[in-house]
Amino acid sequence: MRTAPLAAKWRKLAEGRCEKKGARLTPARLAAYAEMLACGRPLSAYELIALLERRQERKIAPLTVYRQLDFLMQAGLVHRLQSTQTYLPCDHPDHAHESQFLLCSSCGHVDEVESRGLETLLSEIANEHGFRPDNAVVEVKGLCGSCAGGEQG
Amino acid sequence: MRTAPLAAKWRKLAEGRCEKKGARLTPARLAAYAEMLACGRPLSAYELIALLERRQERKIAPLTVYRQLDFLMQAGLVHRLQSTQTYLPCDHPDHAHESQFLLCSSCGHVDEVESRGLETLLSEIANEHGFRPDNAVVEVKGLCGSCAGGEQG
DNA sequence: TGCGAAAATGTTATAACATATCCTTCTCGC
DNA sequence: GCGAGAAGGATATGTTATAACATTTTCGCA
Repeated sequence: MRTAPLAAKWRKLAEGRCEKKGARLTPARLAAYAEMLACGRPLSAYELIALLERRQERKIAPLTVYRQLDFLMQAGLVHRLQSTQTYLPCDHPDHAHESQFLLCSSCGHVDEVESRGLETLLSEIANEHGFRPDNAVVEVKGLCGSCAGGEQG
Repeated sequence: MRTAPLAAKWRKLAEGRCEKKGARLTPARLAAYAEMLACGRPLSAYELIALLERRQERKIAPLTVYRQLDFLMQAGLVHRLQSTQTYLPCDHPDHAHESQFLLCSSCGHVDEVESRGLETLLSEIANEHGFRPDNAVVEVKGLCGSCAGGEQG
């Protein structure tokens, strides 16, 4: 299967993750992952379909790609951005974690950050309300350094 | 126009908000707001359409309701939950604020909370990354007190 | 009161995102 | 190779959201 270039680092990561879970990293799944990494920005499911169709020179049904995305998310290799309904390869995939995202409204760049302090604070807030948290969506919109640079205010 | 019952408190709030902005609180907009308050849980846009159609005994186009939702969100009377693509009347509408949400996966209840500490921390995190934040989506999934009660772990 | 501008609403169509159902193919242990 | 279960494919449909354009309502103002 024709696949986007994929650095050994990411391939090994994906293989390791899947092996640990007894999950099968098939060529189609790897191809989807490689395409997302090659793109370098969040993709909608339908953008990913288009890229894969171009690369593989054939039609791909939405469901196929949604299944691949689900698989990659289960494996912790991909995140879904709720506020834009797009998907992004995980940028800190060397350990299990919750992530937070900084989304630039201007250039579309997304920075994946990680803050134990924030996770702790969210837990405390939940506890104060008698709520047992499972997972938290944290997505901050604004301007990234490059896009904000030069402006004031 | 036939409208869901609407406590004076909410009506006055909505009128005040709109007056302050020079925005027109039309019967249709008020009807949408009243319907959401009467329902007591987050609604998808299409659920809201169905409720309004039933109440008013006529067809309503999606765009009509989306426009009303946009208006109510601009006015700070309604929030959109990004992670479920639903809409919820604001529960602390007496002042401008960012909100955070606790969504119960079991019963669907949503608790709107407010934490200055969290907002501050998010700003700090953004600053550390040279990011200028505009607004933050914070939605925590888990179990509310009632649904978690009685279980352990 | 009637006119014009701007806001709001209505109509129709379509785009974008996601899942259901059912069937075929592939993989892997035996 | 054979059977069980996972993965993938085909077709259809459900759900969420917007585009383009016409009509109606509101409201200041002469």
